[in-house]
Amino acid sequence: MSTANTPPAPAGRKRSDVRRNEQILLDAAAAVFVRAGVDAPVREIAAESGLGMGTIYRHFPTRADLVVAVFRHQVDALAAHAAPAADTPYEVLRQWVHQFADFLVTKHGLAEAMHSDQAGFESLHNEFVERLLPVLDRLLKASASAGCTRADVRAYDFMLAIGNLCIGVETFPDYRARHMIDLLLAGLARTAPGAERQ
Amino acid sequence: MSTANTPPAPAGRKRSDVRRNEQILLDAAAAVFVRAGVDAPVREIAAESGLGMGTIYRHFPTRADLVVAVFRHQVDALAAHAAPAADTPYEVLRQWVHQFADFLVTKHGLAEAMHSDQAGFESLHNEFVERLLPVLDRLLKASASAGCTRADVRAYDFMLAIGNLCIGVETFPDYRARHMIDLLLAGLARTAPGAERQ
DNA sequence: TACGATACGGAGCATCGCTCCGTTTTGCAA
DNA sequence: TTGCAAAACGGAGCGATGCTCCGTATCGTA
Repeated sequence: MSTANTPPAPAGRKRSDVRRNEQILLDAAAAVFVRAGVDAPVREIAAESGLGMGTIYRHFPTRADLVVAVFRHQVDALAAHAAPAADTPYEVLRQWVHQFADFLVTKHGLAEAMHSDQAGFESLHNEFVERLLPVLDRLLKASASAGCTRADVRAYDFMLAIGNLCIGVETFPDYRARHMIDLLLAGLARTAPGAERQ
Repeated sequence: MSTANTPPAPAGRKRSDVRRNEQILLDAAAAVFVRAGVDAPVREIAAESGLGMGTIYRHFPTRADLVVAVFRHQVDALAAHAAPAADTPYEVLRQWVHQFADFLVTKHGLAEAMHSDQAGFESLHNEFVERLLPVLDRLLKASASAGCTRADVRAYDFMLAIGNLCIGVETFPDYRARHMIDLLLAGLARTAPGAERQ
């Protein structure tokens, strides 16, 4: 639905400057995002790239689209998820979740942006949901089927929760997102038949 | 440290218009926050109140300070927390956490603002930490002492986590923050001596 | 009632995301 | 090689927002 450029006639027919500039923009944006976070002003990316604002917005209709494009490869890697060697489905799930969290935390402001209500940022949210939700859903179901974890947790809720827990790691240095994610994972694990929380 | 107005000479010595306008501003802001969320432009609050921008900023140096002032009463209520009749310390904790979450969710955008990295919004974060952290810490320790919950979770992390989990309830209607908070609480409950997660 | 201290009001500044349109570049065809 | 139309570029400019500044109005006291 989103990218309809690959099917008809591959990227070759685009004007050479277009192709060149797109790469320049992606590189510049990546550099700026590392330096100043994903909230960096578009003007700064324009300056870094040496191109004009108009060019940026012709290539990426919205700032969020640029963010999506820059991180596409890493999202792909998470989505691909060559199932690692782990003992239990729960452990597989746990490792993937931490990879996801690491990804979000590493990119300054990505977690915040993903849940932003700012207009235009739905595309970022959608990208994550479309690409990663199926993977997480599969891992969750596998773990639940194996009896490792509860089956009453929706992948969508869980994914947003993980993302949310990553918010603020940079703003509040004392906040340990990792611990809280582990806590959430612990809550997911099927508890022994204790009496509490019916 | 924050409010040094009550100790020396109570509010009586302020000019009458100052007192009147402060109340007008608080009422107007409260109305606007309900209608348009805590992200509403300051100009809108000025319009609602019939006062000028300058007046707002003289009373509340920053938008965040206005937000803090508007919700002070409700934060006080949470901080007071007349311990309810509940069976276990864990249940007491659980109820308080849900009250806190309800508070955040009810005020449009409050959770987001609380973790915003926007300049000036630290005061909001600080207000929450100063007022509510002691309460939560007490509840956590009580529950842990009673053997209901793990003792290795810091109140600060937990509070930010709860707040974070509330983010997005309005932007993403399908997201069930309540469930995820319950999941976090479940993770807090002392798990039976199973082998997983050493 | 007069006057100094205090508070008010809103135009204005800087910073955003994003648009619009005159100018430049590109690639095909004569 | 050169002409030319389609396509892409660039950056001034728009509207919105948080916040400041200072001339003007108000308050309370002598």
